[in-house]
Amino acid sequence: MTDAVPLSRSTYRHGDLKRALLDAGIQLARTGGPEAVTLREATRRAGVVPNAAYRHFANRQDLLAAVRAAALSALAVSMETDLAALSPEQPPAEYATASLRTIGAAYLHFARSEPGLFRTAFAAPMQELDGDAAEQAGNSGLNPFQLLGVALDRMVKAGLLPADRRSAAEYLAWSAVHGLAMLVLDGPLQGMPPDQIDALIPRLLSMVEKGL
Amino acid sequence: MTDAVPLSRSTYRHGDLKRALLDAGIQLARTGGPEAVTLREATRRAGVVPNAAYRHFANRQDLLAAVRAAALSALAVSMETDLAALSPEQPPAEYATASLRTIGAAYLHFARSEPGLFRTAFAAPMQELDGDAAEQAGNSGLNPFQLLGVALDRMVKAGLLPADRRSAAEYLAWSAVHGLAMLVLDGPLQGMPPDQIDALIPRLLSMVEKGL
DNA sequence: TGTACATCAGTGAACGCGCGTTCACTGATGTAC
DNA sequence: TGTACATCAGTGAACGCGCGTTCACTGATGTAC
Repeated sequence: MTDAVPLSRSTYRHGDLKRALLDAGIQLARTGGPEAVTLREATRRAGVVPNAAYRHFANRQDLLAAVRAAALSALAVSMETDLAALSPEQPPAEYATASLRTIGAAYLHFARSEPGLFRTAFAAPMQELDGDAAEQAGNSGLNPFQLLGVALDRMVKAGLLPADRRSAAEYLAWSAVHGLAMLVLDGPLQGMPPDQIDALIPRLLSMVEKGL
Repeated sequence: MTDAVPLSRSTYRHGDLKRALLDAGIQLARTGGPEAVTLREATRRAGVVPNAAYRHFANRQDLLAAVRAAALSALAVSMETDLAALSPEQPPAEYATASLRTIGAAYLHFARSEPGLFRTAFAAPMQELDGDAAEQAGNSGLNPFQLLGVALDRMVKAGLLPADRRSAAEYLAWSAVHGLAMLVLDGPLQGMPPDQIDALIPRLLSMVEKGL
Protein backbone atom coordinates (compact mmCIF):
# COMPACT_ATOMS: atom_id res chain seq x y z
CA MET A 1 0.00 0.00 0.00
CA THR A 2 2.43 2.66 1.12
CA ASP A 3 5.58 2.19 -0.90
CA ALA A 4 8.69 4.15 -0.16
CA VAL A 5 8.38 5.96 -3.47
CA PRO A 6 4.70 5.76 -4.33
CA LEU A 7 4.54 8.21 -7.21
CA SER A 8 7.75 7.62 -9.14
CA ARG A 9 6.76 4.10 -10.20
CA SER A 10 3.24 4.84 -11.37
CA THR A 11 1.77 4.13 -14.79
CA TYR A 12 3.69 1.25 -16.23
CA ARG A 13 1.77 -0.94 -18.58
CA HIS A 14 -1.46 -1.14 -16.68
CA GLY A 15 -0.89 2.00 -14.74
CA ASP A 16 -1.25 0.86 -11.17
CA LEU A 17 -2.30 -2.74 -11.12
CA LYS A 18 -1.59 -3.22 -7.44
CA ARG A 19 -4.02 -0.46 -6.59
CA ALA A 20 -6.54 -1.80 -9.09
CA LEU A 21 -6.34 -5.28 -7.58
CA LEU A 22 -6.71 -3.93 -4.09
CA ASP A 23 -9.72 -1.87 -5.12
CA ALA A 24 -11.26 -4.89 -6.79
CA GLY A 25 -10.55 -6.93 -3.68
CA ILE A 26 -12.26 -4.35 -1.51
CA GLN A 27 -15.31 -4.39 -3.73
CA LEU A 28 -15.40 -8.17 -3.60
CA ALA A 29 -15.15 -8.11 0.17
CA ARG A 30 -17.94 -5.55 0.39
CA THR A 31 -20.23 -7.76 -1.61
CA GLY A 32 -19.30 -11.23 -0.52
CA GLY A 33 -17.03 -11.07 2.49
CA PRO A 34 -13.55 -12.56 2.73
CA GLU A 35 -14.36 -15.75 0.83
CA ALA A 36 -15.26 -13.68 -2.21
CA VAL A 37 -11.81 -12.15 -2.38
CA THR A 38 -10.16 -14.36 -5.01
CA LEU A 39 -7.21 -13.62 -7.23
CA ARG A 40 -9.04 -14.77 -10.30
CA GLU A 41 -12.00 -12.44 -9.82
CA ALA A 42 -9.81 -9.52 -8.80
CA THR A 43 -7.63 -9.87 -11.90
CA ARG A 44 -10.73 -10.33 -14.02
CA ARG A 45 -12.07 -7.03 -12.77
CA ALA A 46 -8.75 -5.33 -13.31
CA GLY A 47 -8.84 -6.55 -16.91
CA VAL A 48 -5.73 -8.59 -16.54
CA VAL A 49 -4.71 -12.23 -16.77
CA PRO A 50 -4.98 -14.25 -13.50
CA ASN A 51 -1.31 -14.79 -12.81
CA ALA A 52 -0.51 -11.12 -13.28
CA ALA A 53 -1.53 -10.69 -9.67
CA TYR A 54 1.64 -12.45 -8.59
CA ARG A 55 3.70 -9.44 -9.61
CA HIS A 56 2.10 -7.51 -6.76
CA PHE A 57 0.88 -10.00 -4.20
CA ALA A 58 2.64 -13.12 -3.02
CA ASN A 59 -0.58 -15.11 -3.08
CA ARG A 60 -4.25 -14.92 -2.27
CA GLN A 61 -3.65 -14.51 1.46
CA ASP A 62 -1.47 -11.53 0.77
CA LEU A 63 -4.20 -9.75 -1.17
CA LEU A 64 -6.72 -10.64 1.49
CA ALA A 65 -4.49 -9.18 4.18
CA ALA A 66 -4.29 -5.92 2.25
CA VAL A 67 -8.06 -5.80 1.89
CA ARG A 68 -8.44 -6.50 5.58
CA ALA A 69 -6.10 -3.67 6.46
CA ALA A 70 -8.12 -1.34 4.27
CA ALA A 71 -11.32 -2.43 5.97
CA LEU A 72 -9.88 -1.80 9.41
CA SER A 73 -8.69 1.57 8.29
CA ALA A 74 -12.13 2.44 6.99
CA LEU A 75 -13.64 1.55 10.34
CA ALA A 76 -11.07 3.66 12.16
CA VAL A 77 -11.81 6.64 9.92
CA SER A 78 -15.51 6.20 10.50
CA MET A 79 -15.00 6.18 14.24
CA GLU A 80 -12.81 9.24 14.11
CA THR A 81 -15.38 11.13 12.08
CA ASP A 82 -18.06 10.45 14.65
CA LEU A 83 -15.72 11.28 17.52
CA ALA A 84 -14.82 14.57 15.88
CA ALA A 85 -18.47 15.60 16.02
CA LEU A 86 -18.29 15.51 19.81
CA SER A 87 -17.55 18.68 21.70
CA PRO A 88 -14.44 18.30 23.91
CA GLU A 89 -15.63 21.35 25.83
CA GLN A 90 -18.37 19.47 27.65
CA PRO A 91 -17.79 18.12 31.18
CA PRO A 92 -15.18 15.33 31.20
CA ALA A 93 -17.65 12.74 32.45
CA GLU A 94 -20.07 13.44 29.64
CA TYR A 95 -17.32 13.61 27.08
CA ALA A 96 -15.89 10.29 28.23
CA THR A 97 -19.17 8.39 28.12
CA ALA A 98 -20.07 10.00 24.82
CA SER A 99 -16.72 8.89 23.42
CA LEU A 100 -17.21 5.33 24.53
CA ARG A 101 -20.73 5.16 23.20
CA THR A 102 -19.71 6.76 19.94
CA ILE A 103 -17.01 4.13 19.45
CA GLY A 104 -19.49 1.35 20.10
CA ALA A 105 -22.18 2.86 17.94
CA ALA A 106 -19.75 3.45 15.09
CA TYR A 107 -18.58 -0.15 15.34
CA LEU A 108 -22.09 -1.46 15.06
CA HIS A 109 -23.03 0.98 12.35
CA PHE A 110 -20.06 -0.12 10.31
CA ALA A 111 -20.96 -3.76 10.85
CA ARG A 112 -24.47 -3.17 9.60
CA SER A 113 -23.72 -0.83 6.72
CA GLU A 114 -20.63 -2.65 5.49
CA PRO A 115 -21.16 -6.24 6.54
CA GLY A 116 -18.78 -7.65 3.98
CA LEU A 117 -15.94 -5.38 5.00
CA PHE A 118 -16.70 -5.95 8.65
CA ARG A 119 -16.54 -9.70 8.29
CA THR A 120 -13.35 -9.36 6.33
CA ALA A 121 -11.79 -7.16 8.96
CA PHE A 122 -12.52 -9.42 11.89
CA ALA A 123 -12.58 -12.94 10.52
CA ALA A 124 -8.90 -13.40 11.19
CA PRO A 125 -6.14 -12.46 13.58
CA MET A 126 -5.33 -8.78 13.57
CA GLN A 127 -1.64 -8.12 13.31
CA GLU A 128 -0.05 -6.05 16.02
CA LEU A 129 -3.11 -5.04 17.92
CA ASP A 130 -1.20 -2.42 19.83
CA GLY A 131 1.58 -1.82 17.35
CA ASP A 132 1.70 0.93 14.80
CA ALA A 133 0.48 -0.99 11.79
CA ALA A 134 -0.16 2.09 9.73
CA GLU A 135 -2.28 0.28 7.18
CA GLN A 136 -5.01 -0.41 9.68
CA ALA A 137 -5.08 3.08 11.08
CA GLY A 138 -7.37 6.01 10.54
CA ASN A 139 -6.29 9.60 10.05
CA SER A 140 -5.09 9.85 13.61
CA GLY A 141 -2.79 6.90 13.11
CA LEU A 142 -4.76 4.80 15.56
CA ASN A 143 -6.58 1.61 14.72
CA PRO A 144 -10.11 0.84 15.99
CA PHE A 145 -8.82 -1.05 18.99
CA GLN A 146 -6.59 1.82 20.00
CA LEU A 147 -9.41 4.32 19.60
CA LEU A 148 -11.42 2.24 22.04
CA GLY A 149 -8.48 2.37 24.41
CA VAL A 150 -8.43 6.14 24.26
CA ALA A 151 -12.12 6.31 25.10
CA LEU A 152 -11.61 4.01 28.08
CA ASP A 153 -8.73 6.14 29.30
CA ARG A 154 -11.07 9.10 29.28
CA MET A 155 -13.52 7.11 31.36
CA VAL A 156 -10.84 6.50 33.96
CA LYS A 157 -9.75 10.13 33.98
CA ALA A 158 -13.33 11.24 34.40
CA GLY A 159 -13.67 8.95 37.39
CA LEU A 160 -16.31 6.80 35.72
CA LEU A 161 -14.15 3.70 35.51
CA PRO A 162 -12.09 2.54 38.50
CA ALA A 163 -8.45 2.40 37.51
CA ASP A 164 -8.14 -1.17 38.70
CA ARG A 165 -10.77 -2.20 36.20
CA ARG A 166 -9.14 -0.44 33.31
CA SER A 167 -6.88 -3.30 32.35
CA ALA A 168 -8.24 -5.45 29.56
CA ALA A 169 -11.47 -3.45 29.64
CA GLU A 170 -11.11 -3.14 25.88
CA TYR A 171 -11.83 -6.79 25.51
CA LEU A 172 -14.97 -6.66 27.60
CA ALA A 173 -16.47 -3.72 25.76
CA TRP A 174 -15.35 -5.11 22.45
CA SER A 175 -16.91 -8.48 23.17
CA ALA A 176 -20.32 -6.97 23.72
CA VAL A 177 -20.51 -4.97 20.52
CA HIS A 178 -18.74 -7.58 18.48
CA GLY A 179 -21.11 -10.25 19.69
CA LEU A 180 -24.19 -8.32 18.69
CA ALA A 181 -22.64 -7.56 15.32
CA MET A 182 -21.89 -11.22 14.67
CA LEU A 183 -25.26 -12.46 15.85
CA VAL A 184 -26.99 -10.04 13.55
CA LEU A 185 -24.69 -10.46 10.57
CA ASP A 186 -23.77 -14.12 10.41
CA GLY A 187 -25.59 -15.66 13.29
CA PRO A 188 -28.98 -16.61 14.59
CA LEU A 189 -30.22 -13.03 14.76
CA GLN A 190 -29.94 -12.56 11.02
CA GLY A 191 -33.67 -12.24 10.59
CA MET A 192 -34.21 -9.62 13.27
CA PRO A 193 -36.01 -6.51 12.00
CA PRO A 194 -33.72 -3.47 11.78
CA ASP A 195 -35.69 -1.30 14.15
CA GLN A 196 -35.56 -4.01 16.76
CA ILE A 197 -31.78 -3.99 16.37
CA ASP A 198 -31.83 -0.21 16.59
CA ALA A 199 -33.56 -0.49 19.92
CA LEU A 200 -31.09 -3.04 21.17
CA ILE A 201 -27.96 -1.00 20.54
CA PRO A 202 -28.39 1.74 23.16
CA ARG A 203 -29.33 -0.89 25.70
CA LEU A 204 -26.22 -2.87 24.89
CA LEU A 205 -24.04 0.22 25.19
CA SER A 206 -25.64 1.05 28.52
CA MET A 207 -24.92 -2.44 29.74
CA VAL A 208 -21.27 -2.03 28.90
CA GLU A 209 -21.09 1.41 30.42
CA LYS A 210 -22.65 0.33 33.68
CA GLY A 211 -21.13 -3.09 33.80
CA LEU A 212 -17.52 -2.17 33.26
CA MET B 1 -32.55 -37.66 13.14
CA THR B 2 -35.71 -38.69 14.95
CA ASP B 3 -37.77 -40.73 12.56
CA ALA B 4 -41.26 -41.79 13.41
CA VAL B 5 -40.16 -45.42 13.52
CA PRO B 6 -36.47 -45.25 14.23
CA LEU B 7 -35.74 -48.91 14.92
CA SER B 8 -37.92 -50.75 12.43
CA ARG B 9 -35.95 -49.50 9.41
CA SER B 10 -32.45 -50.14 10.69
CA THR B 11 -29.75 -52.22 8.98
CA TYR B 12 -30.47 -52.16 5.30
CA ARG B 13 -27.47 -52.53 3.10
CA HIS B 14 -25.18 -50.21 4.97
CA GLY B 15 -27.04 -50.45 8.20
CA ASP B 16 -27.78 -46.86 9.03
CA LEU B 17 -26.10 -44.65 6.51
CA LYS B 18 -27.98 -41.55 7.52
CA ARG B 19 -26.63 -41.86 11.03
CA ALA B 20 -23.15 -42.65 9.72
CA LEU B 21 -23.18 -39.58 7.49
CA LEU B 22 -24.39 -37.40 10.30
CA ASP B 23 -21.68 -38.72 12.61
CA ALA B 24 -19.06 -38.15 9.95
CA GLY B 25 -20.42 -34.66 9.44
CA ILE B 26 -20.17 -33.94 13.13
CA GLN B 27 -16.58 -35.11 13.21
CA LEU B 28 -15.79 -32.94 10.21
CA ALA B 29 -17.39 -29.96 11.88
CA ARG B 30 -15.44 -30.60 15.06
CA THR B 31 -12.19 -30.57 13.18
CA GLY B 32 -12.73 -27.98 10.51
CA GLY B 33 -15.90 -26.07 11.20
CA PRO B 34 -18.87 -25.76 8.86
CA GLU B 35 -16.82 -25.43 5.67
CA ALA B 36 -15.31 -28.84 6.31
CA VAL B 37 -18.70 -30.52 6.22
CA THR B 38 -18.81 -31.78 2.63
CA LEU B 39 -20.84 -34.59 1.16
CA ARG B 40 -17.82 -36.12 -0.50
CA GLU B 41 -15.78 -36.38 2.67
CA ALA B 42 -18.73 -37.57 4.73
CA THR B 43 -19.53 -40.34 2.27
CA ARG B 44 -15.84 -41.20 2.04
CA ARG B 45 -15.74 -41.71 5.79
CA ALA B 46 -18.90 -43.73 5.74
CA GLY B 47 -17.29 -45.98 3.15
CA VAL B 48 -19.83 -45.20 0.52
CA VAL B 49 -19.93 -43.62 -2.91
CA PRO B 50 -20.47 -39.80 -2.98
CA ASN B 51 -23.94 -39.69 -4.45
CA ALA B 52 -25.24 -42.23 -1.95
CA ALA B 53 -25.71 -39.30 0.40
CA TYR B 54 -28.64 -38.12 -1.68
CA ARG B 55 -30.75 -40.99 -0.44
CA HIS B 56 -30.72 -39.39 3.01
CA PHE B 57 -30.03 -35.71 2.59
CA ALA B 58 -31.44 -33.44 -0.07
CA ASN B 59 -28.09 -31.75 -0.54
CA ARG B 60 -25.06 -30.45 1.31
CA GLN B 61 -27.05 -27.74 3.12
CA ASP B 62 -29.39 -30.36 4.44
CA LEU B 63 -26.56 -32.37 6.00
CA LEU B 64 -25.04 -29.21 7.39
CA ALA B 65 -28.33 -28.25 9.00
CA ALA B 66 -28.48 -31.63 10.71
CA VAL B 67 -24.94 -31.22 11.99
CA ARG B 68 -25.77 -27.76 13.24
CA ALA B 69 -28.80 -29.05 15.11
CA ALA B 70 -26.63 -31.71 16.73
CA ALA B 71 -24.10 -29.07 17.77
CA LEU B 72 -26.77 -26.89 19.33
CA SER B 73 -28.15 -29.87 21.14
CA ALA B 74 -24.70 -30.72 22.49
CA LEU B 75 -24.36 -27.20 23.84
CA ALA B 76 -27.77 -27.37 25.46
CA VAL B 77 -26.90 -30.67 27.12
CA SER B 78 -23.65 -29.22 28.36
CA MET B 79 -25.45 -26.24 29.87
CA GLU B 80 -28.02 -28.47 31.52
CA THR B 81 -25.33 -30.63 33.06
CA ASP B 82 -23.68 -27.61 34.63
CA LEU B 83 -27.00 -26.20 35.77
CA ALA B 84 -27.88 -29.50 37.40
CA ALA B 85 -24.81 -29.20 39.61
CA LEU B 86 -26.33 -26.09 41.18
CA SER B 87 -28.33 -26.43 44.35
CA PRO B 88 -31.84 -25.04 43.92
CA GLU B 89 -32.05 -24.90 47.72
CA GLN B 90 -29.84 -21.83 48.00
CA PRO B 91 -31.38 -18.35 48.30
CA PRO B 92 -33.19 -17.33 45.11
CA ALA B 93 -30.86 -14.42 44.44
CA GLU B 94 -27.79 -16.61 44.60
CA TYR B 95 -29.43 -19.34 42.59
CA ALA B 96 -30.47 -16.89 39.91
CA THR B 97 -27.06 -15.29 39.49
CA ALA B 98 -25.39 -18.68 39.61
CA SER B 99 -27.71 -19.90 36.87
CA LEU B 100 -26.96 -16.96 34.65
CA ARG B 101 -23.22 -17.24 35.17
CA THR B 102 -23.32 -20.96 34.60
CA ILE B 103 -25.07 -20.48 31.29
CA GLY B 104 -22.49 -17.95 30.19
CA ALA B 105 -19.56 -19.99 31.41
CA ALA B 106 -20.87 -23.12 29.72
CA TYR B 107 -21.31 -21.22 26.49
CA LEU B 108 -17.74 -20.02 26.56
CA HIS B 109 -16.40 -23.36 27.64
CA PHE B 110 -18.16 -25.03 24.76
CA ALA B 111 -16.80 -22.45 22.36
CA ARG B 112 -13.27 -23.07 23.54
CA SER B 113 -13.39 -26.83 23.87
CA GLU B 114 -15.39 -27.48 20.71
CA PRO B 115 -14.57 -24.55 18.46
CA GLY B 116 -15.54 -26.36 15.28
CA LEU B 117 -18.96 -27.34 16.58
CA PHE B 118 -19.45 -23.90 18.05
CA ARG B 119 -18.71 -22.19 14.77
CA THR B 120 -20.99 -24.61 13.01
CA ALA B 121 -23.80 -23.98 15.45
CA PHE B 122 -23.73 -20.22 15.18
CA ALA B 123 -22.49 -19.42 11.72
CA ALA B 124 -25.98 -19.35 10.33
CA PRO B 125 -29.54 -18.48 11.19
CA MET B 126 -31.01 -20.65 13.89
CA GLN B 127 -34.44 -21.95 13.00
CA GLU B 128 -37.26 -21.18 15.34
CA LEU B 129 -35.35 -19.56 18.15
CA ASP B 130 -38.30 -19.80 20.48
CA GLY B 131 -40.06 -22.69 18.85
CA ASP B 132 -39.82 -26.29 19.87
CA ALA B 133 -37.24 -27.47 17.36
CA ALA B 134 -36.53 -30.68 19.16
CA GLU B 135 -33.34 -31.38 17.27
CA GLN B 136 -31.60 -28.42 18.85
CA ALA B 137 -32.72 -29.14 22.35
CA GLY B 138 -31.03 -30.71 25.32
CA ASN B 139 -32.57 -33.27 27.62
CA SER B 140 -34.98 -30.74 29.03
CA GLY B 141 -36.32 -30.03 25.59
CA LEU B 142 -34.97 -26.49 25.68
CA ASN B 143 -32.35 -25.08 23.33
CA PRO B 144 -29.46 -22.91 24.55
CA PHE B 145 -31.33 -19.70 23.92
CA GLN B 146 -34.30 -20.89 25.92
CA LEU B 147 -32.10 -21.99 28.79
CA LEU B 148 -30.72 -18.48 28.93
CA GLY B 149 -34.27 -17.20 29.05
CA VAL B 150 -35.02 -19.38 32.05
CA ALA B 151 -32.00 -18.04 33.89
CA LEU B 152 -33.07 -14.48 33.18
CA ASP B 153 -36.56 -15.21 34.43
CA ARG B 154 -35.02 -16.36 37.70
CA MET B 155 -33.13 -13.10 37.90
CA VAL B 156 -36.37 -11.19 37.62
CA LYS B 157 -38.10 -13.34 40.20
CA ALA B 158 -35.19 -12.87 42.57
CA GLY B 159 -35.51 -9.13 42.19
CA LEU B 160 -32.09 -8.80 40.59
CA LEU B 161 -33.35 -7.71 37.21
CA PRO B 162 -36.08 -5.07 36.89
CA ALA B 163 -39.02 -6.54 35.01
CA ASP B 164 -39.02 -3.69 32.53
CA ARG B 165 -35.50 -4.63 31.50
CA ARG B 166 -36.30 -8.27 31.02
CA SER B 167 -37.46 -7.95 27.44
CA ALA B 168 -34.77 -8.81 24.92
CA ALA B 169 -32.27 -9.17 27.74
CA GLU B 170 -31.30 -12.49 26.17
CA TYR B 171 -29.78 -10.68 23.27
CA LEU B 172 -27.68 -8.41 25.45
CA ALA B 173 -26.24 -11.20 27.54
CA TRP B 174 -25.80 -13.39 24.52
CA SER B 175 -23.97 -10.65 22.64
CA ALA B 176 -21.36 -10.33 25.35
CA VAL B 177 -20.44 -13.99 25.61
CA HIS B 178 -20.80 -14.59 21.90
CA GLY B 179 -18.52 -11.69 21.13
CA LEU B 180 -15.76 -12.93 23.35
CA ALA B 181 -16.11 -16.39 21.90
CA MET B 182 -15.83 -15.10 18.34
CA LEU B 183 -12.93 -12.78 19.06
CA VAL B 184 -11.02 -15.62 20.63
CA LEU B 185 -11.96 -18.28 18.10
CA ASP B 186 -12.00 -16.62 14.72
CA GLY B 187 -11.06 -13.08 15.43
CA PRO B 188 -8.25 -10.80 16.44
CA LEU B 189 -7.90 -12.35 19.89
CA GLN B 190 -6.91 -15.71 18.47
CA GLY B 191 -3.43 -15.51 19.88
CA MET B 192 -4.43 -14.63 23.41
CA PRO B 193 -2.95 -17.01 26.03
CA PRO B 194 -5.58 -19.29 27.59
CA ASP B 195 -5.05 -18.13 31.15
CA GLN B 196 -5.56 -14.55 30.07
CA ILE B 197 -8.86 -15.63 28.57
CA ASP B 198 -9.66 -17.51 31.75
CA ALA B 199 -9.21 -14.28 33.66
CA LEU B 200 -11.40 -12.37 31.26
CA ILE B 201 -14.43 -14.62 31.52
CA PRO B 202 -15.54 -13.89 35.09
CA ARG B 203 -15.06 -10.20 34.44
CA LEU B 204 -17.23 -10.42 31.35
CA LEU B 205 -19.93 -12.29 33.21
CA SER B 206 -19.83 -9.69 35.98
CA MET B 207 -20.21 -6.96 33.45
CA VAL B 208 -23.33 -8.59 32.07
CA GLU B 209 -24.74 -9.25 35.50
CA LYS B 210 -24.26 -5.69 36.67
CA GLY B 211 -24.99 -4.06 33.36
CA LEU B 212 -28.27 -5.71 32.60
C1' DT C 1 19.98 13.61 -29.04
C1' DG C 2 20.14 8.91 -30.35
C1' DT C 3 20.80 4.06 -29.80
C1' DA C 4 21.57 -0.52 -27.49
C1' DC C 5 20.31 -2.91 -23.80
C1' DA C 6 18.39 -4.75 -19.47
C1' DT C 7 14.42 -4.92 -16.72
C1' DC C 8 10.27 -6.82 -15.32
C1' DA C 9 4.89 -6.12 -15.81
C1' DG C 10 1.69 -8.56 -17.95
C1' DT C 11 0.70 -12.87 -21.35
C1' DG C 12 -0.72 -17.57 -22.75
C1' DA C 13 -1.30 -22.03 -21.66
C1' DA C 14 -1.67 -25.44 -18.65
C1' DC C 15 -1.67 -28.29 -14.03
C1' DG C 16 -4.23 -30.55 -10.46
C1' DC C 17 -7.53 -30.03 -7.00
C1' DG C 18 -11.97 -31.04 -4.66
C1' DC C 19 -16.31 -29.94 -4.81
C1' DG C 20 -21.74 -30.64 -5.72
C1' DT C 21 -24.74 -32.85 -8.44
C1' DT C 22 -27.11 -35.78 -12.23
C1' DC C 23 -27.79 -40.06 -14.79
C1' DA C 24 -28.94 -44.75 -15.66
C1' DC C 25 -27.89 -48.94 -13.28
C1' DT C 26 -28.03 -53.31 -10.04
C1' DG C 27 -28.86 -56.26 -6.72
C1' DA C 28 -30.02 -57.23 -1.71
C1' DT C 29 -33.95 -56.90 0.93
C1' DG C 30 -38.95 -56.93 2.44
C1' DT C 31 -43.45 -58.42 1.11
C1' DA C 32 -47.55 -60.34 -1.18
C1' DC C 33 -49.35 -64.31 -2.59
C1' DT D 1 -43.02 -72.69 3.47
C1' DG D 2 -41.75 -71.27 -0.93
C1' DT D 3 -41.61 -68.29 -4.82
C1' DA D 4 -42.26 -64.10 -7.74
C1' DC D 5 -42.01 -59.53 -7.51
C1' DA D 6 -41.46 -54.61 -6.35
C1' DT D 7 -38.80 -51.47 -3.81
C1' DC D 8 -35.17 -48.45 -3.23
C1' DA D 9 -30.23 -48.09 -0.95
C1' DG D 10 -26.06 -47.89 -2.77
C1' DT D 11 -23.07 -48.11 -7.47
C1' DG D 12 -20.32 -46.40 -11.42
C1' DA D 13 -19.30 -42.98 -14.37
C1' DA D 14 -19.36 -38.61 -15.64
C1' DC D 15 -20.43 -33.30 -15.85
C1' DG D 16 -18.96 -28.65 -15.16
C1' DC D 17 -17.30 -25.42 -11.98
C1' DG D 18 -13.89 -22.09 -10.16
C1' DC D 19 -10.11 -21.94 -7.77
C1' DG D 20 -4.69 -21.19 -6.79
C1' DT D 21 -0.53 -21.62 -8.76
C1' DT D 22 3.59 -22.63 -11.98
C1' DC D 23 6.01 -22.29 -16.41
C1' DA D 24 8.32 -20.20 -20.20
C1' DC D 25 7.34 -16.19 -22.90
C1' DT D 26 7.22 -11.15 -24.96
C1' DG D 27 7.40 -6.66 -25.53
C1' DA D 28 6.88 -1.81 -23.66
C1' DT D 29 9.41 0.94 -20.74
C1' DG D 30 13.40 3.20 -18.24
C1' DT D 31 18.26 3.78 -18.40
C1' DA D 32 23.23 3.81 -19.50
C1' DC D 33 26.21 5.21 -22.72
